[in-house]
Amino acid sequence: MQSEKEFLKGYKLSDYERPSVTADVAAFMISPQDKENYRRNPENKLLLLLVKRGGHPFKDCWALPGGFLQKGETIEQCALREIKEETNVLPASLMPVGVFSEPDRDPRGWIISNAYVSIISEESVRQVGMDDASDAQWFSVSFDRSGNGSYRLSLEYEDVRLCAVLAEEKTSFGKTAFRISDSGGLAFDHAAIIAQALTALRNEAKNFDTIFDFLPERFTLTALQKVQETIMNVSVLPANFRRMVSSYVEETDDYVRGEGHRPARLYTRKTIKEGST
Amino acid sequence: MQSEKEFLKGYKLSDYERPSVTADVAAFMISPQDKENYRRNPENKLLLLLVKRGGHPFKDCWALPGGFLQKGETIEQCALREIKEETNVLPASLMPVGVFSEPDRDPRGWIISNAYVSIISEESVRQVGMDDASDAQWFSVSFDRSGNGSYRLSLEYEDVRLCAVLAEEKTSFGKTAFRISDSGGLAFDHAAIIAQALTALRNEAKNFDTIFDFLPERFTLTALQKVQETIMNVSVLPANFRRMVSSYVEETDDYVRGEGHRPARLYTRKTIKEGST
DNA sequence: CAAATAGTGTCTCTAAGACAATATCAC
DNA sequence: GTGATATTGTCTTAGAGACACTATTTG
Repeated sequence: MQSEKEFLKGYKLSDYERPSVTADVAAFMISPQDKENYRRNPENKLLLLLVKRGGHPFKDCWALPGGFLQKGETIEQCALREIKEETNVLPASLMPVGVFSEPDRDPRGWIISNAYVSIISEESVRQVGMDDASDAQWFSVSFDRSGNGSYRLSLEYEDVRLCAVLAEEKTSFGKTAFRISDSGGLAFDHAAIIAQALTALRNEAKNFDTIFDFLPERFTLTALQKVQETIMNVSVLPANFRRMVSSYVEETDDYVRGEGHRPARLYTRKTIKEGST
Repeated sequence: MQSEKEFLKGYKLSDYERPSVTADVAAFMISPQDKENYRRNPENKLLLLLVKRGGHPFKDCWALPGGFLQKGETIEQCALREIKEETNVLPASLMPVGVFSEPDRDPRGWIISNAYVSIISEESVRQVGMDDASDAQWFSVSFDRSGNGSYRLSLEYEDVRLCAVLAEEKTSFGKTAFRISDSGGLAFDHAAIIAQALTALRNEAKNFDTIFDFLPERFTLTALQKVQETIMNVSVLPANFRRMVSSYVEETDDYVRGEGHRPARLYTRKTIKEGST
């Protein structure tokens, strides 16, 4: 009879072929656009970080930032590390989106991707600055259904415009996945990963545990509302938004002045959640 | 300048060490218990499939069914294959729960686990029969918070009783993970995987895309309600449950008779979902 | 004052919860 | 009839949506 120690001493994992494992991250940011008018509030845009591939395969195509899982780290640590390498910013949050393991999804061989959504605050990006000549750039995102279970994903950065088309696929538990009809020039199956990530982000933006991460510590309620509206592509009346968010925020005594209209009170996120008996 | 084809010809993935990848599945079933009384409806129990490990490590411990990802299959196919091998039943549904990749989670080496929840209907298990001497058995599940962010997971099958203790850990996006305080004799980190799986299942059971998979094609509304109550551990008044589920089901003309009380109409799941303009 | 946003009060409507009442069967 | 579940109807209540109104600032 063999003991567990003896067994492990003689154990070899290498009999089977193993896949390479990567983490790919859809890092989102919300950025205010230029004001149309001195007293008007700025519009927001949802931005997604893409990286221009320097080598084969898909050379010169844009792709999600990501990289191979290294020994000694978890897949979440890998995802955070990759984002840090590209942006110099540590994301506020990370959420798994799915595992993409179609055997032929990568022409280099057997590589499975763990996809994540990550939220980065505009403030933190502005602090470290952004290299305009870098291979990593923030693309503005639009993602809408174009009828008949078909979706159109558009990504734009300066004069680069990527436009992918995806088909909706129902899976169990009422969830949906996406099949690529036209990759729009995105590398690998990243168009499908982005679609999945956006769907997950929109679902999460409904509840108030997610949207704070786009903003700095202190924010106005209107700014918070615009974040939610930008992500979900729906609008709420300000009065109703304020009522809904009221239990998640705390007043400060400070205001934002000098905007050409009534100053807005700054709020912070309420740390202690109600409902615990 | 190298073309992509030339590049791929000379490309080798084997420079980096790669992890082994497994799929582990928390397969749930709901089974009616013996009636207390000839005219009373049976109580339900939530059951989880566990497998007794035949070899090291964790020899003779109980573990989730699972196995290594094989070349040419997706991780979902791997999960379904493993369940099929243990139960002879193809699950009705499969939902990702998370990726467990702590470097030291498996004493055999670098092995990361993709966890899934799967629902198996009691009917399908009854049809193929169940080998009582098999190494795979259905354990009844209870999972409750024992105050102070601590959870107790109890699994029972005949005279086997596994009792794990877990601590809640908040992650971003308002999600929770679990850290094992006491594995209760379960193999690897499977206590944490089961806790995560149960949390995901309970969350999903709220909406009516999930619970039908526990039942046969035709079912009574009371049976459907009991399924939801068994999973979520809360009760609803029958009148209100019927109203809530009414748009998801369709009447048949058949009834269940001979139960010592008023016959219950059989329903089927409504296939065409409302709300599409 | 004009233009714009900030913020409050309140009516309505809908969906969930509570509860009462009736229907139907096996024994 | 008795004991049990099946099924329907309706009152109440909490929360989201709509809308009207007031408050406050800069140019």
